[in-house]
Amino acid sequence: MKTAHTKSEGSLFNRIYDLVEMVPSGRVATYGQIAKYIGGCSPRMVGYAMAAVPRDSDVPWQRIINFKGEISARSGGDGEIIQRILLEAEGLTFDAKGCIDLKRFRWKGP
DNA sequence: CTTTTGACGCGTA
DNA sequence: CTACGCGCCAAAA
Repeated sequence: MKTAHTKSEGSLFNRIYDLVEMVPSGRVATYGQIAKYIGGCSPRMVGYAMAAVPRDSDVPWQRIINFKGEISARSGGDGEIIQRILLEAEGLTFDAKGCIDLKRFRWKGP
């Protein structure tokens, strides 16, 4: 039986994705924060999960940044730029270094 | 089955 | 302010 809304659960990744989807627009969360809310997983899992986000997922991976309030550079490509643009489009502000004020934009949690 | 690789967090100097 | 190291766990080949 499948309950029509049960789309997640099964793997840690799904759990992370589900939590990330809870992040409201205009707000950002840190890897450690997500890991902490899930409880029992390390920040690396969150980063690894984000890197594995399939394109057909609704997961706003862009809202996940590191504890410095900066966008993390990932392997490969230019997505780093994309992320900044998306965040600015949501109303976030970057300083001269490209840092976000976590004091203002940090997601308070679920 | 084993091994490798990760979008990291945070204390301390 | 910068720099370094350790810890943490899972998924994929």
